This record gives sequence, C-alpha cells and structure tokens, in this order.
Amino acid sequence: MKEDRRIKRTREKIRETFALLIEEKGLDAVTVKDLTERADFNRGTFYLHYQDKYDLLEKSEEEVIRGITAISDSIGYNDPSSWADSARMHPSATAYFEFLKQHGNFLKAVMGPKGDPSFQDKLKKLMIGNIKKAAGGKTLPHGDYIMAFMVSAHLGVVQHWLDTGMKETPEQMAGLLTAMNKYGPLKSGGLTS
Amino acid sequence: MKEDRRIKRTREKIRETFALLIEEKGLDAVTVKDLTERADFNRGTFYLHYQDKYDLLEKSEEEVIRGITAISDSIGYNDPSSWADSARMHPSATAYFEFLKQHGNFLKAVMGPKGDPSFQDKLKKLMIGNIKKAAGGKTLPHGDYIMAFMVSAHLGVVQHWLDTGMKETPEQMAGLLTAMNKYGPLKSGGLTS
DNA sequence: AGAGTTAATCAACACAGTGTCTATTATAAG
DNA sequence: CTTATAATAGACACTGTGTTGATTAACTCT
Repeated sequence: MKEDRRIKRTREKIRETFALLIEEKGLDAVTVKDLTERADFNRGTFYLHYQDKYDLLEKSEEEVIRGITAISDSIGYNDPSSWADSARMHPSATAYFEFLKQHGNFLKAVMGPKGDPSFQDKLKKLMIGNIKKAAGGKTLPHGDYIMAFMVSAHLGVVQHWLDTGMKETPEQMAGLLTAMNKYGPLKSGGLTS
Repeated sequence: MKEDRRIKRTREKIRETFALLIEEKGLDAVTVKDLTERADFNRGTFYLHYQDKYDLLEKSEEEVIRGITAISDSIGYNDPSSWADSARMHPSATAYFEFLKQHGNFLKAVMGPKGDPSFQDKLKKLMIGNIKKAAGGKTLPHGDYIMAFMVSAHLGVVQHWLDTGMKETPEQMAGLLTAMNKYGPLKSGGLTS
C-alpha cells in the first residue's frame, strides 16, 4: 500500500500554483478558490489535503525549515571564532545555497515583498539558534544585536539573490557572503582600508 | 474652516487600534469589523475615511516614509567613503532612531513577524536610493549585494530594537550601528582581530 | 448662543469566499 | 477484476465586505 499517485500529483500542483499566486497577487490576496481554479481542480479537493491556506503555507514552510536544519546538523556547529576562516566556511555556505536554489520558486515568493514575514522570522530564529549552539554558552556584549545584524544581512543577500533570478552560482554566493562577513560590507566594498 | 476634531479623533483611534490588532492577530487576520468593534465605533464610519484595510495600511506607511525622507533630505547625502567616520555618522543615525521611536508602536507591528513585508521592501528601496544618491554615480563590484547586506542588516537591528521594547537610547543605537558598520559584525563582536 | 454644516450611527443590501457535507464518478493498488 | 479511495459536483450556512439612505449627534463659525 504505497502512497497514491493521485495524492502526490494534486499536492504538487497545489504547491506549485501556490508559489505562483503568491508572487502574482500576494499571499494575503490568494484565495483557495483562486488556487483551485488556476490549478484546475475542485475546491473541495483542496480541503482533502489542507485545512486552509495557512495550513498549506505552514506545511510548505516547514518542509524548507526541515531541510535547512538537516544541513546544519550534517555540517555541525563551528565555533564563532572560526567564522572568518573562509576556507572552512565556504563549503558549508555553498551547501546552503544549493539547497535554497532547489526551492527557489517557493522561497522567492514567500521571502518576497508579498510573502510571509513570519517565515523570515522563523529563519532568523533558526539561524540564531545555530549560532548559539556553536558558541556553546559564550555570550558577548550586544550579542543579540550583533546576531540580528548578521542574520538579517545574510537573509537580505539571499533575498536579493532569489529576487534577481539566482544568476550567481551557489559557490559564488558563498564566497561573497564569507567575504562580507569577514571584512564588513564597507571594507569588502573597498570603502575603507 | 479648520479641520473637524471628530475626524482627527477617529483617524487617530483607527490607527492606534490598527497597530494593536496587527500585533495581536496579524495583519492578514485583521478585519474592518474587528477594528471598528475594538475601537468602538460604527463599521460604516471606517469607510468614510479609508477605502479598505489596505488603504489604511498604505496611508499609515506613507506617513512614516515621508518622515524618513524628510530626515534624509535635511541631513544630506554623505559620500560612502565617509561612512566609517563615526563622528560624522553618529548624529545622523541618532536622528533616524529618534524618529523611529516616535512611531514605535506602529513600526513594531508592521515590521514584526505578523506585519507587512512590503513595508520593509519599501524601506530597503528608500535606503538604497539614498546610498546611490550619496555615491553620485559611482558603483562597485557586487555593489547590489553589498547594499542588500548593509540595508538588511540595519533594518534587522532596528527590528530587534523595536521588538525588545526600545530599551537602548537612540544615541546608543546609533553608536552600535556605526561600530558594526565600520568593523563588521565579527570584529565588533571581538571574534577576529 | 444659535444656524448651518458635516461626521457618525444604524440597518439593510447584494456579493465574495469559506469550510463542511453528501452522493456520485473516476482512478489507482493489489 | 475487485476493492479502496481520491476527486468531483452541488448545496449549505456563515462571516466579512463595501455601499447606500435616512437619522442623529457633534463641531465650526459668526
């Protein structure tokens, strides 16, 4: 008794159309009616799979979150004092960007200006959690602000990458990010010496 | 024929309650019915002032945007090569934080996880526009990514400040931000030398 | 303080989308 | 081919929307 092909087909179509519609009219404005009409199946069918729009959103987001968590776990948590070591950070960062690229469509929509702000919040909390694990109990003065700064900066870069059609390779993005981390944006822009 | 006090009172109550409800149940879930019941006036009255929820949102956001633009204009646009000069940047940054504090309630709601992602997008575009004006046509390799990095980082810091109840003074925040800008988050955290 | 103006109220309206249901048809698994 | 179950189609009550018309209340200005 494997999983019915019909289910897989329907769910895939739902999620695909969902990303499309978020991009098109914004998450708020997407209705179940819209979605099912566009994907060309009965409205009732939607409710066979998800409770409502937010349930669909939730489950789609969680899939991504779980993927990221899996990468974090497989990479391990490096002590913050090693973060400036690009040779070590680079491969890890590449793995993340490769994963993001796989989910590019959905992420572009949900992290875009018409997307779901709570998803970014979830990602930030996840990243901060990872940093804290890596730090192993050590804290810094203004540590929370430094983390907010870093984490937001990274997400901003990812957003811009997604928004501009992921033209750079994951490797390039990883390099860019580690450089900006190490030297600060001003210096890596050549604005200070 | 000055402006009717009733109008001012109603609009203020609307906006105040709006921020409250966004915080409480999220922008998506806020209904005009909610809003007017909570603010204790007739639902029809709302439509005397705004077309719908999004019109209200739009106009509230624009007020803030205009305020920020005004500050930018009065401060002028410094060449990026001077941004590491904390003595010069500090007072400007302070002015911004003071303004943000005035609109703290609304901003906390609208920039929070249940807020409006398009507002952050507007702010980012505004900030990037300012940077470009200041740069006066000069560009950098990966300039767009560097700007995305910086602008997002700054907004992230602001968000965290709002979210934690604006405990630091505008001056302190300005200092923190300029430091992280200059040295990069790692260095200002003491993680590299 | 009083006349005129206009904001706010109240009730009613058709309309959109929701989430649930039942009976029926179509498609997949074994 | 049989059995199970996913998808369809239509109907249901419900909630919130945005507009309207008639009435009441509050403000402005002289």
